[in-house]
Amino acid sequence: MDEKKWYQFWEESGFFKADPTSSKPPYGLLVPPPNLTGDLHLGHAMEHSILDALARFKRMQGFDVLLLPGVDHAGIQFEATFDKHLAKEGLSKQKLGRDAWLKKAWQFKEEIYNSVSSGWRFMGLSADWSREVFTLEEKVQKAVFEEFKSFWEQDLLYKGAYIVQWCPKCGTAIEDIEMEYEERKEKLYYVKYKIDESNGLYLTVATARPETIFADTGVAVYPFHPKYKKYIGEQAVNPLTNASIPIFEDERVDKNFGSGALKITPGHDPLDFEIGQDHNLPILHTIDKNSRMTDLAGGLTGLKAQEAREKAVKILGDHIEKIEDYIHSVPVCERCKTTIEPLISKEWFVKMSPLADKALKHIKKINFVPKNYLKILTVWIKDLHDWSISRSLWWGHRIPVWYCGKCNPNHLVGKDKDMVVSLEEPGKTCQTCSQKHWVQDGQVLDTWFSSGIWPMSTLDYPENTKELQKYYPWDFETSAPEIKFLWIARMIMLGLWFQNEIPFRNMFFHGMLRDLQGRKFSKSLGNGIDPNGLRTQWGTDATRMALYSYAAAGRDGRASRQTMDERAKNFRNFTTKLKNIARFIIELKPASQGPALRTQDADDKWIMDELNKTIKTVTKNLEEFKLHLAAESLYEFIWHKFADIYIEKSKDRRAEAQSTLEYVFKTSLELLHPFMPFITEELWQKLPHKEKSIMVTQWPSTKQT
RNA sequence: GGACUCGUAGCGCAGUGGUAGCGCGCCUCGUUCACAUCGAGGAGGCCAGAGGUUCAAAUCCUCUCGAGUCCACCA
Repeated sequence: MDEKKWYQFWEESGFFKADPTSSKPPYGLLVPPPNLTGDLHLGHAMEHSILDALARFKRMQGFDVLLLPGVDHAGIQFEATFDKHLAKEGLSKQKLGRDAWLKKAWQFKEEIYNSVSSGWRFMGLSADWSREVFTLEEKVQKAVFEEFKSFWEQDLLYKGAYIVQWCPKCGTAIEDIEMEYEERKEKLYYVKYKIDESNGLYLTVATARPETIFADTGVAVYPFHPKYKKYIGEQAVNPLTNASIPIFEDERVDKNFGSGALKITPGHDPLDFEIGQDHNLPILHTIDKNSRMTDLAGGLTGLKAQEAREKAVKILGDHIEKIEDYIHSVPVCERCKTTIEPLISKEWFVKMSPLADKALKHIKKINFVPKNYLKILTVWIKDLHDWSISRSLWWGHRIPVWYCGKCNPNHLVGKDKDMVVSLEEPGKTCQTCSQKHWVQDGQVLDTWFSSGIWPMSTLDYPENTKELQKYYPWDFETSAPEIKFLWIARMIMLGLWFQNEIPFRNMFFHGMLRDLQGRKFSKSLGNGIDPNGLRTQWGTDATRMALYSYAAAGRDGRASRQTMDERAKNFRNFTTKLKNIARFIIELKPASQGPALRTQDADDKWIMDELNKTIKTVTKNLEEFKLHLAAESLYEFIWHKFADIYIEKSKDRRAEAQSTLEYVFKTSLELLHPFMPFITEELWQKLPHKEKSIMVTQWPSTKQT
């Protein structure tokens, strides 16, 4: 069978295209844009198969379907992938510079894109390619600018030096949700801090990071500490720098940990930063953005923080009271697994509480599948902190802010003075110096800042096009649970904020496909399964069916190439079965045909009843996004009822049964088309038909018998 | 420390109140009339365990054990 031929036939016939001017009711499905960091994997194949089945189903039901495809630039992840690729050629960001680097990055993007794009077509995705969007293209740029500008005007944006989670390898701040934790066996050091102007008095703090003591600017103890209460208000001596630092009480210190006293390093720990703010402590830096010691560290300057730890312990010498083994979880970058270094950096933030409040009021309008995700997302949004949106990367939407290089060399944020919010270089002059020395903010926006408005930017927001009016809110969105906060929650908040309406009516979380040990598929483990391999061996239709059997909402699946082969093989056999049924009914047609449909024969009545039941089941299950059940009931009906029983029995009264055979088979193909688009088209075309394609034929309805 | 999900035949999974299912694998038989990429038949599960609700529980509730995921400022 020539799948390519049918795909071309559909595409050239314009069947994939949505028509905003049509009077048909709209049904919009938004393809989650895959990251342009590599070929499509099995999870994508499943996700896209789900979307395509629903799109084809809704089209046949008479909706004006928009299945909108697109790809994501995936800022941090793309840069990591691309930099690795460059390293192989002996190149780097430093060697190339921003412009040359960006040029090469676009070429690299194009290569990956081609593979993704052809992968989609191979799988039979019936998307409206004329509306395809890339998150860095001009149209999205305008939407992102509008988003940024609105936030600015609504006073929801601020820039400042705050403690952030810094990935030294990626060279950028990341968000809490972009980190994961690794359990490590380290040491817990109990360090004595002398009390100033006293003889031999001291208090002890416990720390896992003695190298940060250089930047300690205070010691906090929990309220009413039996031993240390008396020192409150005194000064302690920083054991590494000899600086005097205040001792004070704070309820955030855990009574049951260590000695009950906590060294405060506002420059290198989020909690310490908070406590430091409340007690007006100065902020010092002893570790820089490359994870090396600053000159605050005296003789240890320039050392990697990790190496500095042991040396610091040596210098501390007698100040170390005891050392314990200590197992704790250390934050690492989700992308590159580098240990995160909390430090102070100037970043942009969005105030989220007004957005969160609005989202919480309306989130119940979204039908989450499975239902428990409503609670999961609600809880997360309730407890939301401000969104750090700037990334020190090159691949992304440049922050649309220009500073006067002359009056505002430190890129400070004011209002309409020596800075301007603008996509292009401002034409006007600086209000302070009346000259033009505009310099753009060097950072780019978090990837999710653009994908968060994906439901709108794909429909030409901020222009109020007929597309935006017709297809927003989307009817169906799907995703892996992995990015429920990063992406789904953001789309909900941003959609409500800017469009005053939920972004999608149905939110379907599919499960994650994992290997047989339950591990995620990853390049480093080499446990991935190439959907193309399955497709080539068993055919696209069979591969899709195998994937639908894993498509129960919210259920993870375990798979290996072998288990996928087992399932796909079954459906390849099913494809063969369909071909043989067609041969029997069409090619080996009796010379004379009996009466038209619905004789009074008991067998005919039985199969028609069974068909009606199947129509009901399949339709209902598709409406409820239970694709695995819909596919299963069709398989059961066609193979074990229609073929095994009805066709067998029909051989005794072939001519009389012919009409029923044709009718049941044709209807079955139509029901099966959303799942197995290619073989159903191929066989349907051989049966008597009116419409040009099974794709545009009407979805079967039950018939009276 | 919180929240959530799962534990069903050798393996991969469905079934969420009414006699235990699917695929692969396994066993027996069968190539003449669509199909051996097949057909007919079969073996294999006290649905993790214990208790409870109910006329009725794999399905609802409680607890225990086991597997996993997510969230949290573990100094």
